[in-house]
Amino acid sequence: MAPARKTHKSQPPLAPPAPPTPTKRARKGARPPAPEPRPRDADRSQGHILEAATAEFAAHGLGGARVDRIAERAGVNKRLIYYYFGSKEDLFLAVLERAYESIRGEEQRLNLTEVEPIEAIRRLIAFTWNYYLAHPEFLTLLNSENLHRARHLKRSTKILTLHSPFVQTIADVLQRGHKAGLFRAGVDPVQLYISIAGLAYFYLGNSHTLSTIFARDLLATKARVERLSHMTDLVLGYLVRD
Amino acid sequence: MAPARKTHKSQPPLAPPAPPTPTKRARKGARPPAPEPRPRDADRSQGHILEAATAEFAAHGLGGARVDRIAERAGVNKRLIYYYFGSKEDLFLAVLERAYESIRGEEQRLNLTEVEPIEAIRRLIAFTWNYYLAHPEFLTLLNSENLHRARHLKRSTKILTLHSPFVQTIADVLQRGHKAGLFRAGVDPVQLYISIAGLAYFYLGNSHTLSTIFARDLLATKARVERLSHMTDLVLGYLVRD
Amino acid sequence: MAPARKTHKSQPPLAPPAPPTPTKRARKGARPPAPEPRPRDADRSQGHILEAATAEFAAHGLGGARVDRIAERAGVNKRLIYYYFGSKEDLFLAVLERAYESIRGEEQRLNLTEVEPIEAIRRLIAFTWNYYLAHPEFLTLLNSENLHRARHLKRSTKILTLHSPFVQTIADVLQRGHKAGLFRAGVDPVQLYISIAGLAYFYLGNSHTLSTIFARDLLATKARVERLSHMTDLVLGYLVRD
Amino acid sequence: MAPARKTHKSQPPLAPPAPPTPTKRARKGARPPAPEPRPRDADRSQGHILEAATAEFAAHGLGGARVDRIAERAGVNKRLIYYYFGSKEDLFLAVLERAYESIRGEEQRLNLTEVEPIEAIRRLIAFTWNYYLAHPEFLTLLNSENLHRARHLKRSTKILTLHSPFVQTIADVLQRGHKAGLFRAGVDPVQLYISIAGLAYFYLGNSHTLSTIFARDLLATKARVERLSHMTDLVLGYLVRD
DNA sequence: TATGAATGAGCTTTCATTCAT
DNA sequence: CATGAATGAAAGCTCATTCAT
Repeated sequence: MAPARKTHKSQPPLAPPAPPTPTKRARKGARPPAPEPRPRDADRSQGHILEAATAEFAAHGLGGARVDRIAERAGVNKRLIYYYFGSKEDLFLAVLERAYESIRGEEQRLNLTEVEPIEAIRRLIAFTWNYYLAHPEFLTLLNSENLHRARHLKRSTKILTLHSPFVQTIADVLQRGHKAGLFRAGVDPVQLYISIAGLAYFYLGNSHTLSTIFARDLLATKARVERLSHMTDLVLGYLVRD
Repeated sequence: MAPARKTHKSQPPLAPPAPPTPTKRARKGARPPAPEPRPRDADRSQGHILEAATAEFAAHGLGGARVDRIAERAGVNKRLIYYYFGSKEDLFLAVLERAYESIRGEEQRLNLTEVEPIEAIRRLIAFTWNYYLAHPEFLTLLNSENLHRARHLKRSTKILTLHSPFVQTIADVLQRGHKAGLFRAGVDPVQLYISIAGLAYFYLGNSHTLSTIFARDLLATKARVERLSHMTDLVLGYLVRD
Repeated sequence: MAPARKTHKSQPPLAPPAPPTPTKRARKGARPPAPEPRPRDADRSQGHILEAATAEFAAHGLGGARVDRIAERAGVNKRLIYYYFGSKEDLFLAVLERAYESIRGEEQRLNLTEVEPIEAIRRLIAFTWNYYLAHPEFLTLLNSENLHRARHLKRSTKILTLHSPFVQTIADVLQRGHKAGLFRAGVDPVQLYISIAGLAYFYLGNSHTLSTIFARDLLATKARVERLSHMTDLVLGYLVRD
Repeated sequence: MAPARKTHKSQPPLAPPAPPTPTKRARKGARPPAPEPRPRDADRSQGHILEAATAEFAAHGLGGARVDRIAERAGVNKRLIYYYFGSKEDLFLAVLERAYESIRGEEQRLNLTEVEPIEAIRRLIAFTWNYYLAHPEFLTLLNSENLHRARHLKRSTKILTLHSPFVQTIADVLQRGHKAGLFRAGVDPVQLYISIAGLAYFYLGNSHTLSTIFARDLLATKARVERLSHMTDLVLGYLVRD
């Protein structure tokens, strides 16, 4: 009734984002007489909005993002965005939460607790690197949120429950490594994760300015390979006791 | 006539703009012996504007920054900003350049080439960490500029000349360290610098979101001390050959 | 097919709208013995809507009222309001008519024709005062309608039939009073009623501004008692011949 | 610099609104070479805005008023309204204050303290009646403000100082009348003024609905004359002791 | 009878920028 | 060197109303 500030009920958290149900265009082939993708599909509309909003916020930041453009990209009426998300800021939070859910979800599927410690660290570094490469929007979203001093995230409830198992996983790897006489003692999992993320984040997130000031294309294939290798050396060089 | 319409492209900031073609008031007859035109008010105003703009851009990003607020903070008329800097974007570039000049300038004063290699690396890490701590605006400015894909910086000429000696300095340290049998071989100075910066940058620049998701105050005194120590261990653990 | 498109002109409120031509669901085959279609929910819904609308229009005026809020307060779907009343403006008229019916109805129950003239006038004044006190929404509704130059009321048919007996009653009282040598001659019942109403209406309807500009709480108990007494003195002082 | 919420410095309070200086159109005849009505006249713009806003608020209420229309009527850019008045609500307050200043100013010029008591009361009644007749917008503005529970007026500082001398004047008349053995004792000036105002206010402010429900044109010349006479009889009939 | 989804038009407000002196 | 007045374009958001079931 009242313009619902409802929680967007779409995706089950942590579950991989349901592959977008094939669009009209996608199965234009032999269409059964079926009731067909109703334009009045709340979940679908919300999904489109989130998708479009993610792109827009990533490209322009919170301040620079335009609700008009989001509506256009999502193929919905602008009003609908407010109907479902209440305000631009609330939409931004929804986008953030979805982004975190996505990365933490994929990380969980790395099964770090089930592989040998050194390999686990390698995997984590490589995954982080590749995820940032494949999802540059994630970096920009975080930047925006930090510019706003985590104002939105602080209102989120689901964000905490998302991270404590993740930290637990890393702690487990470190402990196993230490017990096996491989890793140095007393490494804080949060500290280590921040380092791994930072090594990738700064390089990729600031590649434009860095490439400019150092007059060198940091995103060239060779440079990328070297960077991953450098990061791995750095972290393992620190972690592994010989 | 308003002060000669600028090209809207960047003009050397800080250098006084070419004196506007004499105004009506200025050319009424023969000019008197000149009462020593209020000395250097121009420079003062420009300084205030840059100061205020830095704060504003850092606090709100390029898109969120308000020319009105900059004028207010600087204590000058809004029109003056346009008089000196041409446009909001040009002002942003001026701010960026000043920020880079500042950090690179201080770095130069570390005299890294004159101290023993390991100590030089320690100093560089500590300096980077402390500079970012003391100048959080620097991080935000870089984020903004990267959001805009270094659009402004790419137009800058002075930026390149600022960085090549800096890279040279690090290369020199690494080489001396290697020759002394201390450091591993084949370390790329740019790669290493990016790692050092990244370790500090991500932690500090994203402290709001990180503190939120990990439910832990990353800026507490103890946490800060630990971080610097962790960073140093990490880098030297990698660099130093035993 | 949506429920037959209404003319958008007023329809008798409270009377159930002509049952919409049977819907798809309704005509699937032979209708079963009819499970006694939820008895009079329609009336209940309409009542709730009118109630809610009265409060909303009174609180915010016609322009400031929100159909959303009315639906929420009434606990019905917004669409239902349109189903029953056609438009916001038609709903407003329905509210107005109900309000007039209410006050005129209560007045009628005063039995002014059956009491002694002076007492009748006293009763009318006291009733008017108390009714306005108990029904502040009535005042606001009238204000709104006058702002709109009685645009809605002019379309109403039932409004005239409501008032002519009322005027008749007052005329009767005045005549009896005059015949009894109590009241002055030639008093216009409409004129007198407007005066009585005006004395109460202005005081109560404008109590907020009046209390503010005269720095005095006009709604305090004592003030209210004094006002009623003052009004009575005023009217009888004028009416009664000694 | 910052969008000034400055006090609108235009009219000297209580002085009659300076007759709008003839517009360009008005004297298109023989125009002297003069410096001409500069379009950049802050006071003039503010005056136009207030004028236009008064009309718009009176016609549509606060909620129904459109800033767009005000700008159009005032012949200024919409943005200028915000530049000078900050917000629609602040503009509304400015309009209200001006309206009160106007009526209280004219009342003061009645010199009620200098005429014989009965004549003073007659004058006050006639003035009130005629002012409301000539300024129907005043009634509507008050209605609007009461709908909003005097929210704006309560923020006003100048409103109190405007009314205390006015009450003083009426008190003086009543006292003189009583001392002269003309008026009854113990009449509260505020109470009396509210009655006088109410008698006129309700009749004129609600003339649309009243004319409709009583099927009679209350604004016809004859009706108006009768009303003023009725009001005077009513008040003096109460006040005067014989 | 009833409802959730959706929208076009328009609202107040903001902003970078320019005009005139 | 400096400024108050002014603006066009667009932003976020709201609203009465309609669609589809």
